[in-house]
Amino acid sequence: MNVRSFNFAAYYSNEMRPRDADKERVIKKKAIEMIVKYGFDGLSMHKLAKAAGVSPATIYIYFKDRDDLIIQAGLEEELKMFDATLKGFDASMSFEEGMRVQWMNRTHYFLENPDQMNFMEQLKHSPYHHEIGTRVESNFSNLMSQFVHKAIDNKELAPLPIEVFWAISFAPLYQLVKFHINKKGITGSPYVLDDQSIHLALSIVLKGLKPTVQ
Amino acid sequence: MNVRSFNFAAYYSNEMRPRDADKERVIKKKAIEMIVKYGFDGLSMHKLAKAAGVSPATIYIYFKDRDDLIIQAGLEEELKMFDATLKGFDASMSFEEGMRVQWMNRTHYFLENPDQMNFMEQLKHSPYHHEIGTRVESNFSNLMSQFVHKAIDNKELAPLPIEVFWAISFAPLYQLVKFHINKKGITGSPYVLDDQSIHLALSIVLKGLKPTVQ
DNA sequence: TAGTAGTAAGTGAACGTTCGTTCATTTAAT
DNA sequence: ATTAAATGAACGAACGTTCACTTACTACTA
Repeated sequence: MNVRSFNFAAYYSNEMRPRDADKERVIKKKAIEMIVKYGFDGLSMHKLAKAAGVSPATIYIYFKDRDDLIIQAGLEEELKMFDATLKGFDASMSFEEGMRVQWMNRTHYFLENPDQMNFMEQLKHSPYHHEIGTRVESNFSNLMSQFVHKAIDNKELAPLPIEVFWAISFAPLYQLVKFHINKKGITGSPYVLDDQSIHLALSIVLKGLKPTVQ
Repeated sequence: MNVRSFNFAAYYSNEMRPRDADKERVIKKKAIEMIVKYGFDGLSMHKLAKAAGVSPATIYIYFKDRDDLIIQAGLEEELKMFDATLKGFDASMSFEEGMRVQWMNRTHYFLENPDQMNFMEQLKHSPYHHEIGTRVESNFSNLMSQFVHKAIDNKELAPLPIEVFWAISFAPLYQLVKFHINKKGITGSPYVLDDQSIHLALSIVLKGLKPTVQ
């Protein structure tokens, strides 16, 4: 019996033992911790079961198989990340204000959830990337498209393909946070990200993106 | 018998059968292909041996163990990448010219070697990252430091920490190439990187980095 | 209210497979 | 003759997954 043959009729007539709501959460969380610490190689179902305090068989009540577990964890984290990113954001904001909100939201979320970020980055660069792909992103990228096109129309932003915009706007932020999480800069020396650097980087990005006055 | 107990005395007196110079190359290459296609999970020594056309035991003549193989492959690719990046580059170049050379070198190398780039990106976001770390980078980052500090002194570049410089200068390029290699942009729609986008992105980055005239 | 039937949650042990690695031996060089 | 390269078979361990079974919860009966 697994998640795909869940008996909804029985569930709604209350004729079954309910699931422990915490178990799925704990399993996903421990899986992420193991992947971050030891890589995808290091995620074994036996070890995960032990870490989560359940039987190996229990994991298969909540997830179809190992791949499903990884993908479900990825989808959930992606959703959480988008939520955090868009807190207080509105596509109708001025370009500069909207950018500032998103930079700060992302920065704080990543710094407070380094395991989650690390996991997502591993996922993004693995063959699982294709599986997760565009299931969640549509809402998000629609909102971003709106925001970008409005900014271009208002001459707050130079006209450019959305991918170029994205790469220039957010890739530097991700890179800085990665330096911080790895505790190492390019030279290999210790690195700690501070607010000043974040603001400096953002202002440089904004300057680059501002349309040239004719 | 493995690489660590290699008999140099016997070797230089020509009393031993020489290694097949191609084998190590083929093993590394196939390993990279497997990792890119199936992730670190998907790299098994049996399958790798079959793919490389050798016995599993042969791999252990050239590499201490699986981790050593992965790390050696990573180190070699890192070296190759730096070589390609610095072709025609000189720390004494003007800032703009130096940046342009590096952008073009990197772009072309990545586009011509997508497997290698993908492998390095997986490595960078895995626990192996720490193992490779700063063994190769010192030459490279010294050169970059020179280049950056000279540019700041010459007022070609706004003063900023080297990590902020790096993040703004090169993270966007990496992101654009990743979109291209994945054949998908942010929206999930097909994406092909063209020269125009590369030049546009570089010019925006350079504009952002230029010091504000007082 | 106490007891029972019915359901799925939850489990530990076991399954067959595949893993990374090694060993005993053969092959191909000098 | 000497050396290491190269191998196929074999090792124990660990893998992902399943099975037979027990536990705990709910609904219903009386």
